[in-house]
Formats: sequence, C-alpha cells, structure tokens
Amino acid sequence: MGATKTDFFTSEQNELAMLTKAMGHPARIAILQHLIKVKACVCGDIVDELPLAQPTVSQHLKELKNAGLIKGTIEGNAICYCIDTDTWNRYKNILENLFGSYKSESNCC
Amino acid sequence: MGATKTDFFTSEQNELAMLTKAMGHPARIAILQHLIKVKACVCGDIVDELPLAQPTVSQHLKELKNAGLIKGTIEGNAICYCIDTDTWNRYKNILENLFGSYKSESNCC
DNA sequence: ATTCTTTATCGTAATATTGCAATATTAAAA
DNA sequence: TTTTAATATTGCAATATTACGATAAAGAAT
Repeated sequence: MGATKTDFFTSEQNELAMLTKAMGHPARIAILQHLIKVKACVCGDIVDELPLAQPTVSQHLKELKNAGLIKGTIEGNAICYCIDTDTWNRYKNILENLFGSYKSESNCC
Repeated sequence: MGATKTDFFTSEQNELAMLTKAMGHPARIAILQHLIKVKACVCGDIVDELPLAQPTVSQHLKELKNAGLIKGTIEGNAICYCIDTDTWNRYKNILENLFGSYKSESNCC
C-alpha cells in the first residue's frame, strides 16, 4: 500500500486532487504568489526568494509545471517561469464551482 | 530531511498550503462533494460511497476535520459529518483572493 | 448483561514527499 | 575553446502519506 487509488475516482475528482496537491506546500504557494506579484516572468531569482536550496526549488517548480499551473520558456541559458493562463483559469473555475456548490443554509449541524 | 520547512513561510502561505494539502486526495474531494450533495449530514455511509476500507475513510475524515473543512457531531453511536460553514467560507475567500489576484494581461509568456 | 453497530485508533507495510550535496547540462561570455 | 552562469537531474537520507487488518471504545438494542 501507500499509493493513492486513483482508478476508483472520477477524473474530475482526480484532477481537483492533483491541482490542490500541487498547491499543498508553502514553497509552491510562495512561488505562485511571487509569479503573480512580479508581473513580468521571473527566472531563477525565485531561488533567492525562497529559504530553500536550488535543487529543492527546481523540484517544486517541476511539480507546479506538471500540474499545469506554471510554464517555463527558455531564454538564453535562463528559464522564464510564469503562470499558465489557460490552466490557471480552468482551475479557477473548477475551484469556484466546488466552493460555490455549497450553500450554508442546507446544513443540519 | 523530509519535513516541510513551515517556519520560513508566512502564516498565510502555510494556511493556504494546509488547506490545499488537505484537499489533495481524490477520496477527500469525494467526501467533500458528497457532503455538499446530500444536503443533510451523513454519518458513516460515507464509507459505503468510497472504494476504501473504513479505517482509511476515518483517517481521511480526520484530516479534513483537522483542516477545519468539516466537523462532526455525535449522534447516538453514530457521528454526523458536514461542511464547516465558517472555515469553508473563509477558505473560499482565501482561494478566490489568490486566483483573482492574477490578471492574464500582465503576463509576458 | 450481552450483543450489535458504528466509529476511532494502533500497528505496520508500501509508497511518496521533502530537502540537499554532488553532478550534469546548456548556453552565454571571455 | 575555456570559463562562467543558470537550471536540471541524480542519489540519498529523513520523514510523511496511504491503506488496511486487528482491535478498542461507546452507545443502542436485545
């Protein structure tokens, strides 16, 4: 055991879980916030912003990229990371949908 | 190593990470969706809804409860779980804030 | 009082995540 | 072409997560 039983859940459930799992680390939240704040794309100075070693940051960037939250484009020998607009908006909708589907009136406790 | 370096991040970042981490499993997404759908509180038939053993479901419920997403009230020898309205709305705002703070115009790639 | 039902906890195995030092890779710069 | 700079990858140790069988706990039903 130890592996998540993804096969038994819907693709929507797995996607939501994938998204939130990718966001489920303070460093990755910090990266997203930073990419949003500095309106231009930032390259490797994300490393300077974080209290983590370069390989660790690289790993977190990879996970955010795998989830589709960010994308990186090569720029010389540096790499320019930024929010991936398309998936970002899609995820925004999915989350709004989930959180919006709950109406507090219909709660018995 | 292996432990997250929470001390070096802001409490907002840690809270967002805590929330999304708690949601970052298809079973826990399924539980939330189910609690939203059946407008009354459900007790242990969450177990029947999921393709997981009872102790595993209990563990997932505990994590959702720790994150403040749900709460359980004792009802006889059963326990009635439901969305925790207050924290749910707070988390909704926090997430809307994060996802709303990104404007796609200000992206260079 | 005993049994049944419901949920939680314990113990444990399998796997995943986190973090970093060392090293590889790739392209600019000298 | 060597050096330098920026990222990625590898390998590994520490820790966390996922899952479940066995068992405990607590109240309902008999």
